[in-house]
Amino acid sequence: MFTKQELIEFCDNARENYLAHISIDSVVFGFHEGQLKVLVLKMKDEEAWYLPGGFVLKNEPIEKAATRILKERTGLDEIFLQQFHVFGDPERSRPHRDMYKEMLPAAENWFANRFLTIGYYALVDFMNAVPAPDQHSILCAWRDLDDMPALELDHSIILKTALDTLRLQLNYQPIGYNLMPKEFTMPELQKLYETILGKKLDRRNFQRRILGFGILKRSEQPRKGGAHKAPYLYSFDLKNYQSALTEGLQGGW
Amino acid sequence: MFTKQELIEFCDNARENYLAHISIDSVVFGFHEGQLKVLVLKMKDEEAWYLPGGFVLKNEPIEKAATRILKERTGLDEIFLQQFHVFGDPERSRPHRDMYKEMLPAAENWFANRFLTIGYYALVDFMNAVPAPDQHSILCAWRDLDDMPALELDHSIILKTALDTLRLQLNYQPIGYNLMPKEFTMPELQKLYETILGKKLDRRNFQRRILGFGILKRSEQPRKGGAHKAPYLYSFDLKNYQSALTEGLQGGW
DNA sequence: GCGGCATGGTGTATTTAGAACACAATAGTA
DNA sequence: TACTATTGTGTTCTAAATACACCATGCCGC
Repeated sequence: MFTKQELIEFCDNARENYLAHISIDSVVFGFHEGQLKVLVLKMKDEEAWYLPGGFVLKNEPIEKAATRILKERTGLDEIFLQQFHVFGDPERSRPHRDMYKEMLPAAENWFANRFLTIGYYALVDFMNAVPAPDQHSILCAWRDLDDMPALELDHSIILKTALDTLRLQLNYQPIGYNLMPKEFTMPELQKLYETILGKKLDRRNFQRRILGFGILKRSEQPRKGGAHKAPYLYSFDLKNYQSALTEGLQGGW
Repeated sequence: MFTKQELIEFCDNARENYLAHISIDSVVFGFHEGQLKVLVLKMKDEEAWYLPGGFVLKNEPIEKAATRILKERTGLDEIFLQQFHVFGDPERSRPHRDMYKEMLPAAENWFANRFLTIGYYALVDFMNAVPAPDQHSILCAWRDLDDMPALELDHSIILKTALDTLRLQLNYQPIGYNLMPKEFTMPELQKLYETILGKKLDRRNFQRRILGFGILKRSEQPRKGGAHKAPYLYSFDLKNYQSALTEGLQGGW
């Protein structure tokens, strides 16, 4: 919660710099220890959780805005970002619109505005991301997908829509480059797919299919040290990966 | 082109009723005589073609806005509408932003604003649509997809993106209910698919696959009158069609 | 140091879906 | 009545997806 003084400053600043009525909210997926993670923020002074979001500068492309916001939240630059839906119900931000209505008249109150939010989902390297809270929040942290807190506004719907889109995307786009470390083993990559899809896949068939895409390079040296048989290490073949991204993998008709 | 007086009236009205910075542009597909058609508008006093579009009322859900705009342009109510992308480059509407800049200072000039546009595509029944021009245009008409005029702003990109999305959608959603008349023959439906995809399909395999979806009902009576063998008439089984829409058709993993 | 066991690599049958293709039925036409 | 264009239906062939089996490796406990 803002004090009145803080609120006035924030609103003045926002009105001057940001596009009215538009916000961006991002579902940031990470992957660690066999768990799909989502980045969430916790508000100051409230038991309220949000997806990371922000506003669009008056002269900024929306992709840039989404990138900038995530850079601030994660420290990461080269992020896989995908716009997936605009949420445009006039009542979707009602709680925010009413929040400060006693404190500041609507004309000056940035939050009293209706906001459409553009949903992006991001796939990021969990190990290199450094979650950083924003101005409104006290905590920015990863949560397991199957242990999410209740989210404010329509953010739970945004998360669900993002996940549905990601699962669909899996069918015709390669995914993993942004979620896996540089080198990884086949079982590790399989675990990522299983986690996103929420179901087990056959080890051998997975391997054949993913290798069939031609987007993986196998290293000479297997990973040593761990117990059991030493698995091969793989990395993505960037050139083929990129062309698979643009051209798609398979497809119906 | 507006006169100054018209412009002032339009801007006053727009500022009062519409959400700033947001517009909606729709790619309306129809199907007739084996041709995929797209609805376009031609401006008054200019050789300039646009996709149908409009603005969002201050308290209106964006889906409603898209529906309202298309109702005005086509007279149709129950339209299949699908949001597919937001176009948010700050320069995308530059020509409009500069158009009236001599006539009215930016603060009062609605067109001087930057606009994000939410892209929708629509599938409509060609025979029942009655194209009607809007306030700015002199003509609203169907054009063959392969005979499109150059479109203003980024509307050609919007059209291309819509078409790509539609083709992708074809793989996991049934399409046709909104584009075909109540009853139709199998070759007619196949022609629709071929036209959207831009390639020939095998008659027999198409039939098997589409019937396999279980979304068609075959009428008792074949179509009479035409030359050659009388084809069966089909109609969509709405119940199954709807569930196929929500649940998807097939899918990879 | 040797067998147990967990893990990872590779191969092979079986089933299913997709592509290619052939033939029969119908209705108008020469 | 033969011919032709069109539609309906079935069959074969091939590729992909699925299911399952076996071998290799490296640590562990004894």
